[in-house]
This record gives sequence, C-alpha cells and structure tokens, in this order.
Amino acid sequence: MVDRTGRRPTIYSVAERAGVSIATVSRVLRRPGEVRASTRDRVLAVVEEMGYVPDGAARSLAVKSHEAHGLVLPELRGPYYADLLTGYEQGAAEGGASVVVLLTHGKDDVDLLVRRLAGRVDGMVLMGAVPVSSRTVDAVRAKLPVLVLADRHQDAVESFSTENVGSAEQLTRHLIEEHGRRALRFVGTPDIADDVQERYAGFVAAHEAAGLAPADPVPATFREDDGPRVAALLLDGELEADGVVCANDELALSVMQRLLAAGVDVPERISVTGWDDVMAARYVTPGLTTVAQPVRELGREVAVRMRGLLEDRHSAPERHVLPTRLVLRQSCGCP
Amino acid sequence: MVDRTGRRPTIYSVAERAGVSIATVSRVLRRPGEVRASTRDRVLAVVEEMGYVPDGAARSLAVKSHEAHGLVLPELRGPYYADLLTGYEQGAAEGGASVVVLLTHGKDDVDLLVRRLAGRVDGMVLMGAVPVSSRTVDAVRAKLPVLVLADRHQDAVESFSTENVGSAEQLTRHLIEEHGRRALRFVGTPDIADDVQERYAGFVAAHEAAGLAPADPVPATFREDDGPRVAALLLDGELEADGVVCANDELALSVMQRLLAAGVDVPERISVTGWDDVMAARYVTPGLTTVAQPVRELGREVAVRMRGLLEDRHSAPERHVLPTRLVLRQSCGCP
DNA sequence: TTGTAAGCGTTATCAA
DNA sequence: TTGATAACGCTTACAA
Repeated sequence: MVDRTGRRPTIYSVAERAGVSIATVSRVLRRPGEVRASTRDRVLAVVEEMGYVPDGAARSLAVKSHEAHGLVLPELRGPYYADLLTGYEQGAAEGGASVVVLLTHGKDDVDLLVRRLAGRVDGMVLMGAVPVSSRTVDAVRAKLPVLVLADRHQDAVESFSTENVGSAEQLTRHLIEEHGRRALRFVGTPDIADDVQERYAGFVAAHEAAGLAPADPVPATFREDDGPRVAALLLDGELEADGVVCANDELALSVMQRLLAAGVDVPERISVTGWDDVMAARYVTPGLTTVAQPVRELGREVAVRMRGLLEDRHSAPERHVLPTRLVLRQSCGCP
Repeated sequence: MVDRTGRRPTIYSVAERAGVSIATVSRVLRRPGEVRASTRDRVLAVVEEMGYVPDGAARSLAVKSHEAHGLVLPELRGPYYADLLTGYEQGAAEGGASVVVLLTHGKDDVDLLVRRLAGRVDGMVLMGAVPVSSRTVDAVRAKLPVLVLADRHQDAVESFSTENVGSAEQLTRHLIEEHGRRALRFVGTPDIADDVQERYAGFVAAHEAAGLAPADPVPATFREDDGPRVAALLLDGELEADGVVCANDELALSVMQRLLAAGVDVPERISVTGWDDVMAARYVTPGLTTVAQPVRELGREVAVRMRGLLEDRHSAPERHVLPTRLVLRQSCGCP
C-alpha cells in the first residue's frame, strides 16, 4: 500500500494511477457530484486500492480551518468532566469537528501547552479551574473564540455555567424549613472556584432569609481525602452542627461514611448533602440528597455555541446559565 | 493584533516587522540557541506584541507529523474510560503529543469518522468495543500504528488488556471455597466483549477445578438498567443462586440494591460481586467485593508504547496484559 | 467535466 | 549567524 516512491500515497499518486489530475481526485472526495460517474468510480477504486487517506494537516492549511476544538480540563475524576466531554464531543461532531483534550493536572507548563493548542484548533473551551494566566487567555482570545466554563465573571469572555446560588439557597432552605436545622455548616473552600463561592452564597442567602446567622465555611477541597478530617471535627465536637452542606458529592459521601461508621445517626442527628448526583449518591444508605446538573447538555450547548461563534465572530459575549435540579433522598432527613 | 493585511499574524508578518527572514523567526521559536541573542530578543518581542501563534497544520505538513494521537472509545460512562483517557493523555503529553478523542456512541458513520481521524493523527488506539469494521482497521493500520484495547485476539494487531481469566477464577474460587457457595451464576453476556468472555471463562475454570458444574451465564449488558431484571429473576425464584458474579460494578450495584430492597440478605443468602471498583463500590453497604484494574497505568503504558511504535515501525505485535487486584469487601460474605 | 496553477504557513537545506 | 527557496499535500479559482 505504498506508491512507487516508497512512501504513503498522496493525492498525486492517486491521480497518477487513476490517470486524472489531482483536482479531480480532490473533487471526487469532496464534491462527488461534480465528477462524471465513470471517472468517479475509477478514482474511488484507486483510492480504495491504495488505501489513500487525505492528510488532515494539508487540508487544514488549504481550507484555513483545523476542524477541531480544544477542550482544556483540569482532570477527569468524577462524572462531571467526563459528561462534559461527552456532550461537547457530540456537539462538536455534529459540526464535523473533532475535539482535542488537554488535561492540565500534574503539568507545569500549562500556559505553553494552551498556547500551542491554540495553533491546532479553531476554538477553545477552558474550564474555569484550569491554572492558566489571563495573559495567555488574552493571547488565545486574540486568535480564536474562547468559551469559559464555571469561571469567575470576567465579563469580557463568554461563559457557561450551571446555576448555583439559587439551588444552594433552595437546598439550604429545605434543611432549615423542612428539617428544622439550626446549626448548618458549609463544607468547601469558596475561594477555590467560582462554583463553590456561589454555592456558599446561596447557603448564606437562605440563612439571611430565615433570620439566622450563617456560619463560616469549613475549608475543604473537592477530593474525598478531606472527608475524614471534616468528620473528625464533627465527631470531636469541635464543630457543632446538625447538618453539613458539602460542596460536592465526594466530600459528602466521605463525611457521611465516617459519621455512620462512628455511630452517628445520619440524618437524624446530622443531615448531609452533596452536589453533582454521582452514581454512588443513589446507592448509599441513606441515599444522598444532592443537586443534579445537566452536564451533558451543558457540554453540548457549549459546543453548539462554539460552532456559532466560528460562523460569526464578533457577537457580543453572552453569559449562559443552565438550571439545576434538587434531588431529595434520605440523607437530609426526608423519608 | 492583526497585521496590515487584516488577517492573523503569520511567520511572514512577524519576520517583516522584526526585520528578519522567516527562517530566522522559525529558528527563534524552535532552536533559539542558533540565533544571536539580540536578534532573538527582537523577534520574541514582536512575537509577543503581535500575539503570534504558529499554525499547527502548516507545521505538521512541513515536519510530516501531526503530533497527535487518536483515541477511539465507545463512550465515557463510568470511571474506566475516563481513567484510560487520563493515563493516555499523560503518556502522550510526555512525548509532546496531544490526543484527539472520538466517541462512537450514537454515531452511525463510525467507519468514516475513524478513517478521517486517521488523516489527522500519527497513531490510533481503538477500544475493542467500538463498532468499526476490520476493513477499516486494516486500512488505518496500513497508514499508521494501531493499538487495540481489550479486544478479541486478532493476532495481527498489537493489543493491551488487563488480566481477566485468572482474576475471575480467583474471585469465583473465593466464593466457593471461603463462602461455601454452590449455586453461582455469572451475570453478563460473554459475546458482548472480550473481557466478559474471559471473565466467564475464569468463572467456568474455578468450577471445573472444584468439581462443580458451571451454570450458563445470565445475559445482561453493562448498563445499570439490566440489574432490576436480573434481580427480579432471583426474587421470583426463577434463578436459583446463592451468589452472582456480575460482569461489572454497575450491574452488581443495581442487582444488590434490588435484592436488599426486597429484604434478601446480602451476602448471607446471596453473595454479589462486581468488576472495576467504581467509587460507589466502597460506599455501599455491604461494601462491594470486586476486581480493581490499573486503568490509569494501562492508559499511560499504551501511550508510551505508541510513542515507541512511532519511533520504530515494524516491531512485531506484542500482547500486553496488566495484572488486576481482587478487592474483598463484604458483599461476598467476608467480614 | 477536467486540468493548470496559485496559494495555505511552516520547516529545513544550502549558500552567503 | 542569517537569508532564499524548495518542499510538504491539499483546495480552489480560473481556464480549457
């Protein structure tokens, strides 16, 4: 399956073998309707016989489009990013674009990698949590459309996110009003990401609406490892609480497991809630009350919007917020 | 940030503005050591000022390398594929390559998409479960290195997988010998994928070694939806069993939940085991006994091997098998 | 309907 | 140390 030069077949070798010009080969592949059937069949036969696959780089150079989008995520733990990627890939594929994934976790030259990626894609999506300088973001934005997810509101760049404040407020209010909680703690570090900040804001809002004083957040990362520490605080009595609103499910599951193991009655004595609705949330006992985000849809919508931006530059940056859904199970106190 | 032609800066506009040739600009970016410091600084300043990012397609065309690998997966549900991608991306990035992800689920022109992808990457990894014709695989293989994961042993193409038969046998033997099970059923459809087939083979082997007759498998897909159906069979008494060896955790979790909800004592009356060690496996009660695979490492090793193949074509196809680890929790009967 | 030829934006060889 | 210039493999006017 190599032509006589000993290399992989190019459009030239196919053309030669089929006895046509390279323009005709190109047409056969891109606009078969413009070629006479007999010619087309002959070319196609040669293409098949030689195993010719057009070089994407050469095509990109000629058409000035990479037919690819870049998706930059911190990592892929948990269902969030995977669902996001799934939705995005689908949306991009519908427009004939493939997606190049860049995972920043554990890399120390993120800015360089992002810039380099910018040379290989038509548009780029950045997760708010990725550690990239705003200088780099600006440089990339000067070159191609950039969409940002779940990030602090830099109003210059268009962003997508799922609703946080309202749902957090609703969840907190539920704990206060339906389950009579009076000493709730928010577990998570608001500064760590925009989402967490907004969820804490909702927590605070619900307290104020109820005439209660909101407690300070209990710092914790998104990882499961912090659960035991927080649970220990609760068990020691160092943290007085009749409910914990955790920044995500991993944290909530891990805290809850520790509490249960120590004989604490969840939810009777302490309510526990999470965020994300991971698979484990519906298999644990008690079932974890949490907030479900339409992540797949989010991903798909971001991709569709990106395709729109690629068609028509210069549309004003919009701010998209998708609604979330409260999932009441038993860990809050519901039957 | 556009040059006077109104378009994005190219190596030409940078060269012009810096008063050097394009060759020098290219050198500054690729081999700064070969350029006089004063020239280098001047060029770099212009690069920065104009926001110049080299076009990846043009570079690929010139160097005859896409600096990208294709990873074709059926979907991204569950931790398996996400971990695989994480490991692969890391391994690829270490070699300066990015990864283009193609998700086949829900697409009807997979063969076409795979061929097209082959024109944009230097090497391709195919998950065994993706619905792609062997004609296409052969066509792609003629053009670039292909690695296959968890696939039926077509010995022509190099493959990676995690160990199945031995671990399944070990797990089954554990149920028979330690927990005295005598009526085990395997839940999963062996024909669906190579993994399942091998897991069932281990199930059978353990029975034969113990002088027991292995029952036929109970067909079920990898999805959670099949759990209720299988559980119903068990509850109806239509399926006599004192233990079920499920093809994966989703299935096991869902069967177990149904059994528990119906008041069946797991593991006292029925043992339940899974495969994959998903997060939920360690949060449910009883904890799910399962088999953990080193998926991240697998991904990374595949990427490293791909880099090797890219260096040196024509190395004979090897068959790599990574060891797995039995994770004993309580759902099998262990304390 | 088909062919000619001019780009597309890099890299790399060879001279200067 | 730097510059001209020829690839690289494709698409697409424009001409025939």
